[in-house]
Amino acid sequence: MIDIKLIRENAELVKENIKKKFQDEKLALVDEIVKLDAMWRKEKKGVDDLRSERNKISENINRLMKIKKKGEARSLILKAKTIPEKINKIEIKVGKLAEEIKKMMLKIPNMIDASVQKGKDDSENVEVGIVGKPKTPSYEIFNHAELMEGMGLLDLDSARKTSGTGFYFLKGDLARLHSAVLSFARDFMIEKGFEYCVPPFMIREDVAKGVMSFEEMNTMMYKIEGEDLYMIGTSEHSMIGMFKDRTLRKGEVPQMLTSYSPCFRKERGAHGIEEKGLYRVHQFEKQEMIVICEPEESYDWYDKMLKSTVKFFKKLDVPVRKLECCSGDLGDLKAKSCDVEAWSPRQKKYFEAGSCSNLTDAQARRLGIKINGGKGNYFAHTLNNTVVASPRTLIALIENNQNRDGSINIPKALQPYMGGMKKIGMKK
RNA sequence: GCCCACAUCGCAUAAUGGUAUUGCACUGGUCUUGAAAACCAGGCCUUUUGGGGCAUCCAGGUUCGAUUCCUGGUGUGGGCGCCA
Repeated sequence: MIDIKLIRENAELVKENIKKKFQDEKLALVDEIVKLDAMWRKEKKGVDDLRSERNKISENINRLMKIKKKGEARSLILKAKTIPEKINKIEIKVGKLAEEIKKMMLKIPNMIDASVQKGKDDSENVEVGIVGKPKTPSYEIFNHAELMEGMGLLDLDSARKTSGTGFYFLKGDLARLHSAVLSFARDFMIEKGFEYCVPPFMIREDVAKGVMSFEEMNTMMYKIEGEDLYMIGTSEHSMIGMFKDRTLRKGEVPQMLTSYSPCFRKERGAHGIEEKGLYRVHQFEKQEMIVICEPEESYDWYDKMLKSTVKFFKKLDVPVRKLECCSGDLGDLKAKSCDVEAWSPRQKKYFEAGSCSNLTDAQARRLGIKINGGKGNYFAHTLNNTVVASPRTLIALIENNQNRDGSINIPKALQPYMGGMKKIGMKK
């Protein structure tokens, strides 16, 4: 959500931002908000004036009662009796207007950063750097799912039986590798000074609405039947929610937290859920990082966070590229975002492995996350970034570290988490 | 699942129908070479910048007026039950 004052003072700027995102259908919303907002302010003034009048009379009644002039008080009470009804009438109007305005405001996208490239959709995202050398071995790289099923380390058939497509059983060394990746990611972030957290894996609706856009909620979130609870799509949801309605003191920012959680996603409307394998699944596990900071520091944090993930993948011997989201592909709450993509030597292209975003004050406004300033409080900025998500990262490991015989080299960094093991399996 | 109690600015606390008190902390400002002390200020909305309104967990109700009374909900603590 953006500041309504921005629309009052500079509606054109907000419209330009909407155009950059190719959401022209929302332009009319801005005009509508301007109109309703003017009406709301006028009505609110009316109600406030009535209240003011009532309060003054009430105070007089109080004074008269104290000096026992009951007769005079009684006549004032009669006079005051007529006011609440008038207040009520206008109040209903004011409430309705405010609600309508808020509903519309939630649809207005966050102001994107000046550095974000204008573009219509993901085909226009911008490559901003490659780290590591993408390998293309002369021998055939096996598909991760077939290879692992062949080794008895992955069971998709049974998972289809218990839970359906998009689920999996990881087994033996592959399951262990999955845990190793996450454990290494956890320690990697702790070393960088982040505080490790394990958050609730379910959240209430008000929190969900605060951290994500309506669209996301619809396409991503599983709801628990009969309860006010949703399964989280990422620990970012509960971790940012943790700060709901909190005013942080200067000494409490920046908040640098790294969290582990399973992530649940419906992936409604997404391609590839039918694709065999671990790429797009309904349930995965992720080590995440979030930062809540002073507004003027959020882009520094954005850079730092992005660097962390890139460095992490370097330690896994997986080449990556950074792909900046263009304006049209950017989520409505995000001011800037960059995907970290891992190299696939089999498909000879990069695939999404993580995503770093600066949401500026969009989530903070929805949730009421503020910083205590000297004169008035102000909204904090929130950021989130993937350290690593598994099993998707396992695909990268299986492909990039695959030997001619189908065995997988375990990166040095992960070996301590695998009981010193240096290699996984041989193809049968 | 049942019963009881409680919910006031970061912490603590007062007002029991008369317009939210006090202390500590924190932040900003004044003063200062600098700091401490002292003093002033502190949330949200609106404003013609004088003000005005709102805010005691949430939503309603009674009232001229609700922190206080009533109804419903949420949360927290404790007791019982259930499960491990």
